[in-house]
Amino acid sequence: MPYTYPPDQKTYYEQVWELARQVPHGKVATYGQLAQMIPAPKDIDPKDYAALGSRWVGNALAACPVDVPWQRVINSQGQISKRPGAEKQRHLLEQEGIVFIRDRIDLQTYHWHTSEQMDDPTQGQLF
DNA sequence: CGCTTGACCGGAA
DNA sequence: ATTCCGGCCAAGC
Repeated sequence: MPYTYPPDQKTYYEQVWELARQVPHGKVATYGQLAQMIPAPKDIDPKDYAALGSRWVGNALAACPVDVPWQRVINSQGQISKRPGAEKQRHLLEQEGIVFIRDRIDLQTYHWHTSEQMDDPTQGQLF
């Protein structure tokens, strides 16, 4: 399994933490989403960044300072990535009012998005 | 020094 | 729905 780290790990991690801090209480972001919001490091092929960025975000959160609401970042399936401590994360999110259905949360309801983000075509397309 | 082990994701079969 | 694949590094034992 290929596994890389950003060229300037410290700088990259701080960008991740800064974004994570902006996720509001009761909302969630995904690893891939945060990766997309950070520009690809200069020396990295955009193709490689697209493939690996989400893992870098995960690594950054694994080493985040206490003031980062790490629990609000989950995987693209709307699930908490399997690992020790996963139950704690679920508990924290439930305390924020997020409801889990069969270990999964409804991203349509809880997904955080900024005004910049024009994704989610299923949202707002009526009839 | 040489393994082992990682908070991921989208596309294809 | 499910499994498989590519991405090709570095910290910690």
